[in-house]
Amino acid sequence: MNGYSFIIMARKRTPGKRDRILEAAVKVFARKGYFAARVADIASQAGVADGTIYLYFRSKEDILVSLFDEIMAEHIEKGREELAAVEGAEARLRVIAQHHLRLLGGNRDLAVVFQVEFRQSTKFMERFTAGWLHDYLAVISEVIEEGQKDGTLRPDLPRKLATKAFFGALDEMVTSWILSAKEYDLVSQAIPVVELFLGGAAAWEPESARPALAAVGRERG
Amino acid sequence: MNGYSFIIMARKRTPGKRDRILEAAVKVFARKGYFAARVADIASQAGVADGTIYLYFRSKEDILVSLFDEIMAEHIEKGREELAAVEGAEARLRVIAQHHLRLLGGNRDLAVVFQVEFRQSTKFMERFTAGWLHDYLAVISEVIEEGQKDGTLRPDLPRKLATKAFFGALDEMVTSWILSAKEYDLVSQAIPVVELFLGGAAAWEPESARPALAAVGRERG
Amino acid sequence: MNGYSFIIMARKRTPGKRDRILEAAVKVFARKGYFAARVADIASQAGVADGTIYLYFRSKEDILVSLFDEIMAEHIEKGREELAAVEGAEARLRVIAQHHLRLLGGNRDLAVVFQVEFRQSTKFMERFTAGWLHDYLAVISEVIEEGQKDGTLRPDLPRKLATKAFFGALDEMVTSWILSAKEYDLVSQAIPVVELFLGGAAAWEPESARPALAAVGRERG
Amino acid sequence: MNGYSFIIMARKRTPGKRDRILEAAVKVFARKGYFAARVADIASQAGVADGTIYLYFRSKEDILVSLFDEIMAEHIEKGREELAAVEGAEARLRVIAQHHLRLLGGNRDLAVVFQVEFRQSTKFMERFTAGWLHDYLAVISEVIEEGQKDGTLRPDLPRKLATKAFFGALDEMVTSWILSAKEYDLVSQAIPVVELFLGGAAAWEPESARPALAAVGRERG
DNA sequence: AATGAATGAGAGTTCATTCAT
DNA sequence: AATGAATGAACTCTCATTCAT
Repeated sequence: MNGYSFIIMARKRTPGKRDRILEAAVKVFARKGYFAARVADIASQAGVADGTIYLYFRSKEDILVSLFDEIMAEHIEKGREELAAVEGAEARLRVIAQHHLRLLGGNRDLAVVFQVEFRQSTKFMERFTAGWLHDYLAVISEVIEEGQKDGTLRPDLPRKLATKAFFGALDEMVTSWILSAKEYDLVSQAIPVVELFLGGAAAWEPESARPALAAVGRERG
Repeated sequence: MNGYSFIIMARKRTPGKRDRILEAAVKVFARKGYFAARVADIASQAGVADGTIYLYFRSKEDILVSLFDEIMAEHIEKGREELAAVEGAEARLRVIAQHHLRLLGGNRDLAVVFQVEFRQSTKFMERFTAGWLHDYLAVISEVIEEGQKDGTLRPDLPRKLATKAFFGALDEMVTSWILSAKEYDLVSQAIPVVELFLGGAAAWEPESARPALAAVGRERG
Repeated sequence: MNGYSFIIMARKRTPGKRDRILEAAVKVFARKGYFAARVADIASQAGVADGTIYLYFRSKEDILVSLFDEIMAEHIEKGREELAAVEGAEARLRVIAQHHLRLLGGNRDLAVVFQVEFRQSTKFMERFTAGWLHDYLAVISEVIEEGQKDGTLRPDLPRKLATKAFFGALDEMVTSWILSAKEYDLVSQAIPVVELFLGGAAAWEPESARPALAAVGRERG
Repeated sequence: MNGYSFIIMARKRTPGKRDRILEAAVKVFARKGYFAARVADIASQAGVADGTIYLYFRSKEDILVSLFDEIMAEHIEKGREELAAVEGAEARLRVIAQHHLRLLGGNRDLAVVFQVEFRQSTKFMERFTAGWLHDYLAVISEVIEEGQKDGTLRPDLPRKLATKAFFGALDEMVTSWILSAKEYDLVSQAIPVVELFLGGAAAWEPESARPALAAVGRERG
């Protein structure tokens, strides 16, 4: 035994290696699609050996799910913080829209994974819905409810439907942006989307009453 | 009739077999997902031999694409007919929403294929966008333009954004319905979605002016 | 029943249809190779339906074997006739060489099938050797034996080896011709091949004795 | 040795595994034929998993081609060395013949692959001809030319035709040996083949002049 | 912790052959 | 006799995962 033997110890998990793998996975999934992406592609993009992936993730699917979970956890947490900083439904819807479009508009690969790759099977989708999407919609729904309580939003608004319509509009902005050949700023669509959601598309005759919204049956929402 | 008429014709390609395969594919894709679905599953669901599939389709992918193309072609054609039968942007948006939700709300498997399976890779998505989605959005956009011209819709509405918001709202109704454990009528959401789109979510003070919509930059959308 | 009903009777095997299929098979086998050739290719080249092939042949392999058998039978029969018309080993070897090169040199597709496709597995090769090739070599061997008896050919010639060398030389002329990009007359090589076989390649010193041929062990030959 | 040496190297590609696969392929191709041979047969013969084959070869075809290329490269290289060690066309032709028959006469499976399996389609044949066969014939041709220059071989010999006749004779010795049910020594045929090639088959009258060889037209040769 | 060679299950597709018409 | 739609066995190659080093 020489004096240096104490140096030799089990190497610790290199910090940051897990993140490098996740970053590599975003790139590879976005470019090739989840199914066509090979674990070996991700490994080589991350600069690690194939087997190393399995020291950090249980399976290829686990990479995708972890990716989603970790980004969503951070996104929702930060969103709640930002939300707490402003007052009123209108401002809060604006915060949500901007936050949503900023997250995805800032990284096209990530947006592709979120909009396309993650939705490739009901298996993932169900997990998505049961989990984060439910939380996400709950945040929107709370803001709408708050707006109805303080009189900012119409009391006759079918809340769940409005929540989905708002989310659906944002979601489509992102999908459309991804698939567009043109480069344009996604975040700048946040304000118009909120304004359209709030004010509606109809031309507005001051003297005429706006018709009441139809009641929606016991839908799931 | 000449004397040779008894020379029996060789068996003709069974009519309807192609459709049986497509129907089987909808079921199988919806239940297992496109990638997990095996061609053999579709064959057995359709009651034909594996090889028979390839008499009607070039590949597994061709089944999915044909499925989509054929249903969309019919859907859009019928939609245009219904649209021609009514007047005014409001009524027309209602027709579009009802038509959209009726198509998918009437067949959950088909809806799953359209909302989930068909969007599993940018490859399909691009085909989808470049093709039918573009046509579909064009129909909505024309109706909105028409509404702006006849004064029904706000002239300051960013048309492309509004088109996407409207489509996104409908799309989310369907996705949400698919993933819901509950059974509810999707078509009944058509009217409320249109009313929300037209009237907006904001409570409405007759005496106050509704704020102008923000201009959106040169975006593609 | 009308007066023409007597015309209607089971169609006879169209004469010549079998030959059309064989001709088609030569073309298709030569162009695509036996394994890559599809029965459907042969059928369409022959202008018949796939199933019709099986009225005339038991299997794809049967087509290849029949092709070979029928052409060889005719070739050998004609060869024997021509052989009977001339006298002497030298003349007869010339007849054989010309006959061989004329058969294959006149139809490149046929030559390809004979030189390449038919030899693609020991299964075919064994059939070939056990059958026609054996007969063919026997003819050559007889001519050589005859030449030795009448003093035209060297008595110390190892007969089997010489037979194979003669056949091998002709065979290589054909293979080489097939694979050549250039067009040239194959039959014109008959005379030089025979002369080389008879006279040898060595320069010849009248005063020196030509060395005796080494004895070859009990080979199969 | 430093303290890190215990960090064990990842397993290296087992040396010799590639060769084991090639040896297995020779056996399997020879026994079943190239097309009938399944990759799984080769794998199990080599004692590796199916997938392992594809770590060393791109495809089944690549196995056959590599087999051929590698053996021919070595064969031709060794042949050139042996050739350089002797003087004179006659001795050199003997070296070529012995070398040729020794290579194939020493391994019946290999001979089968070379004589039969490798020639199963014009695709392979063309590769064969364009490549190694061309080189091989060039070696023979050079020896013949040399013999003509130094007066050992007849100056009126059509060189290309003689080259092909010599190769064809050797080739037929091998094919015949493969297909023979009897076991006999192939190499012992080298000397007689060369002697026949040099001296010819005709009986020889000292007083009579040997006839001149006929000229051969512009053949490819 | 890291490696990457090895594994082997799995599936899309082809095509010789059959047989109802 | 002729057709050609239908069959289904067969096979190459891929790639997620394992594990000896």
